[in-house]
Amino acid sequence: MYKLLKDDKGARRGEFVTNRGTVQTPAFMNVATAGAIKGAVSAEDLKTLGCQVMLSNTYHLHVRPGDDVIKKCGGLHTFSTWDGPILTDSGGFQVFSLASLRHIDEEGVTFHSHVDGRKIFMGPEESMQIQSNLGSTIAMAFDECVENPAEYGYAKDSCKRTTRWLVRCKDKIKELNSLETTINKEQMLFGINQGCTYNDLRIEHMKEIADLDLDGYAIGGLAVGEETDVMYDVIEHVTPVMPKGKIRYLMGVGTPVNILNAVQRGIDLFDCVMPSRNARHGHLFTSKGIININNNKYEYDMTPIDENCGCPVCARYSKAYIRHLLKSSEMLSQRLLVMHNLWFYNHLMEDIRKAIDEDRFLEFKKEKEEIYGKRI
RNA sequence: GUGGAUGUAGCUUAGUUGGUUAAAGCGCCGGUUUGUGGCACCGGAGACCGUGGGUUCGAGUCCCAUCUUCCACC
Repeated sequence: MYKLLKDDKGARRGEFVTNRGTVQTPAFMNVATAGAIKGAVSAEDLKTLGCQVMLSNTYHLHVRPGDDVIKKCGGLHTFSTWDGPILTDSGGFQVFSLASLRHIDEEGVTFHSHVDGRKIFMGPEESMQIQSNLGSTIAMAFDECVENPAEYGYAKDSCKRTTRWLVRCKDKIKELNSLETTINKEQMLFGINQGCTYNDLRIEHMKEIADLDLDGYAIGGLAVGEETDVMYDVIEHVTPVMPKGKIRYLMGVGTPVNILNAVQRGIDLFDCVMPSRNARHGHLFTSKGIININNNKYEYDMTPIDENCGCPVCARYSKAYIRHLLKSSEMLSQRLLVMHNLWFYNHLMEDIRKAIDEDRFLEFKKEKEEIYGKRI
């Protein structure tokens, strides 16, 4: 259940209540695709880093180890030891990212496993069954994520199909939640808005799915090839027709600047691989801008990644040492780098919440977006 | 001392019967990364081919000398 606490010129401050605890929004979900944050960051670490929600992936966990394994091991919470809310992505994004390995029809999608090549069929019912087996707190609807730019006709047909799939998802999850053997009988379902870059399709689709009265609504299919301004424009057109009393999730976005702009347009929830993936490649977010710790200029730099950062990495380690670890391919480098960036994102969200609480979000945004987009 | 091998980018090597700006991997430098098929990907700098002569229109490639390193034999 979502409670809107405050609206600061469009930016929303809220609480999202789940059976695994209450999420303060706006929030950033930390991506643990295969049930773990890449870079040797543990569930314990996530608590330290200020993570509120962990995100995992249906497709990946189905392929390996298998959702049956996870169910028999007590569900993803028990399995991973993360006891906070878990959102599972439905596999819809893999319809996009594994495009060369799949075939789509009305029933669903046939993938060739990226692990061993075997055929995997996933439709709305299969995705819901897997997510139910995982026992996540929030299940995402099985949708089709289309690459931009897309033809209007294709975007429209895809949208319609995503709606039909959503109805099937809703029916299936209701059935699964009523079963005695189900791990989380209160599993929630979020619907996903599609429509590529066509605002009329976006609005029409959003209205359609709003009628289904789901636990939350996501905007999907953005940051998949279109210009940033186009993405902002789509968000601006869709949020006014999203239910005010439901949580709003912008899937897969984004940079700190993207997040500031989306919050301003009324988004509550985010996830992105950027802080973790970029960290592993040495690209770090700091209070003064973006740095690449691979750069030669840090060879002798004994200062922390960010002098204004309260993270456990900045409390102890220098840029020179971390750079050395990264250059030497030491595993520790990945851990330290990812921990720093996740802390940055989680605390960016905390700062955003505070700014909204204090009615100064716009000033906060204006000040920060200049700095956070800058490379130093 | 004699005979044989070796010498090409910071490192390890490829360079065809001599033929335009000498190639690759690693390393180095810079960049990319948006519901993770990513210890990935893209780009760049860097070598007067041990040195000195010679043959030739033309030499990393052939010849001579010299030096380096290695091996074998005395």
